[in-house]
Amino acid sequence: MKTIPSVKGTRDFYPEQMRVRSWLYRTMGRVSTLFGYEEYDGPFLEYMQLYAAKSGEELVKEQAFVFQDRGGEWITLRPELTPSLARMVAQKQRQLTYPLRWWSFGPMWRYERPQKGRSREFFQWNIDLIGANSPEADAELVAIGAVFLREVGLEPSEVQILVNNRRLVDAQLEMLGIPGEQRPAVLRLIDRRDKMSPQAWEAYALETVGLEQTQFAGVRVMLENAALWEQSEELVRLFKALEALGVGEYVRYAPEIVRGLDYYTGTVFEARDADGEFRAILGGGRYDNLVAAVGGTPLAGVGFAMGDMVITLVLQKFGRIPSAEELAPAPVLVTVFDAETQYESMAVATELRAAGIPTALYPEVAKLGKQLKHASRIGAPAAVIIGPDEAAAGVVTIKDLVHRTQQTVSRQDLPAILRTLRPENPA
RNA sequence: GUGGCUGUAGCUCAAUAGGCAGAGCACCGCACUGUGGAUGCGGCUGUUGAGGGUUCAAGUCCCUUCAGCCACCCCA
Repeated sequence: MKTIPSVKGTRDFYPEQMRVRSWLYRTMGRVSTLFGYEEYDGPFLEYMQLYAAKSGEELVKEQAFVFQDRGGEWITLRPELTPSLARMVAQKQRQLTYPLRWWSFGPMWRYERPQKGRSREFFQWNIDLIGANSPEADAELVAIGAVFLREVGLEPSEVQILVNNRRLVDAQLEMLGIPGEQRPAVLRLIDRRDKMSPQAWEAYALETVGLEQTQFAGVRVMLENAALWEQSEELVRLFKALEALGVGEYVRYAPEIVRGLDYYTGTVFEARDADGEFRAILGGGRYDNLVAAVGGTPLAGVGFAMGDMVITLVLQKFGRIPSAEELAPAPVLVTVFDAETQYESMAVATELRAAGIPTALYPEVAKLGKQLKHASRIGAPAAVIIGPDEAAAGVVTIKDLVHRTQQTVSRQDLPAILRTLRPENPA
C-alpha cells in the first residue's frame, strides 16, 4: 500500500458510487422542477464572516475548514448553503422576482469526526422558497420533501416528516413562565429527551437548565400532547394544505422536534426513518431574518436541506437503490477481429453512434473470447462481431449476450435490432 | 475534542502458547488459434497500515502514529 491516502473524511466516487449520487441528483432535480424550482449554485469558498455572523467565529473555526488566503483573508469551505443563498438574494434583492423558488445540489465541508452518516465532505440538496410568508408556503416545502421520499420508493410506514412550530413552542414556554433567555436551553433539553434516561433528563432539566419543578412538568405535558398543534393556527393551516397537496400520510405533528439552528422562526421539520435508526434524513424550516442578517432588507423564507449520506443509508436499508446495472446501462461492444477488419469495426461503431446508440469499441486486436468476456463483464447487452466473413459479405453478426443467441444482419438493420436488446433506461 | 473496536494478497478472511505468511474469490494463461458467465489444469500476487522497541526469532508482545468503524460531543 504505497498510494497516498485520501483526505480523512472524504469519499472516492468510483463509477459504481457515482451512479447512485447521480441518481439522487436526477431525482432531486426532477422533484424540484416538478414544483417549479430553478437550479442555482453559490461558490464553494466564502469569507468566514458570512458564517461567523450567525454562529460565532470560534464555532466556525472549530467546525469548518478555514484557512487564510495569500492576502491574509480568512476563507471557509462552505459548511452549508443557506448563508450563501441569503447573500446572493440580498445582493440582488431588488432585481429578483418573488417568490423565489431555488434549488441546488453540491458539496459542503465540515471539520468533524467522521462517523456513520457523517463525513467531512458531503453533498447536499438545498431547496428554498423565499419571499413568501405563509403556512401554505411552508407546506409546499414539506410536500416537496415528501414527494421526494415517495419518488425514491420510501413508504409512509418507513419514513415520516415530523413537523412542529417554534412560535407554538415559544408560546407554551411563555405560558410556563420561562423567560426568553432561558428558552434556547429548554429547546436543547427537548432535543435531548430521547438520548437520555428519564432520570438523567429530569436532572438535566432541573439542575443544568434550571427549570422549576412546575415548569418541568409543564414541558413534559407539552411533549405528550399530540393534539397541541390544534392550538396553532399556522399548524392547522399547514396540515390542511398538506392534505390538499396529497402528502398527508407522510407527515405528522411532533412536539419534540425543535431543530438545533437558531435562525428558525416558525415551522420546523425533519424527516426520520420510522425505526429511529438513523439521524435526520432532511431538516428545515421557516427563517424570517436571514436575508437581513447578511445585509439585505428583511425577507422571509422557508427551505430544507438533505445530505446524501443518511438518505443513502436509509435507501440501502430498505433496498430501494437501483442496481448498478440499472443505473448505468452499458453500451454495446463492437469487437475487433483482426488488423484488417478493425477499420470495418470502427466504421460500424461510428454508424451506431450516429444512430444514437452508446457504443464501445474494443481498443485493440484480441481473441474473440477475451472480447466477449469483457463485453459481459461491463454488462453490455450485446456484442457485434465483424470477422473476415462478415466483412466480405457486408454484414455483421450480433450476439445477444443475455439470451446467448446470435444472428447475422445487414449493417442498415443493426441499429434497429440493437435497440430492441437494450435494457430500459431507469429514472 | 473524549473513549472503545479493527487494520494481513486486488477483495473477504485464516495463521495453535512468539517458530518458514496461507485459503477462497478475483486476475492471467491453457484445454478452446471465429464466440462470454460453467468446468478442469497451471500461474501471479504481500515492506502483515506506518515507525520504533523487547526477543535467538514478532502478523502475534510493548510504545508511538495514521486510517476506518462505533459511541460521546456537535449537527448548519
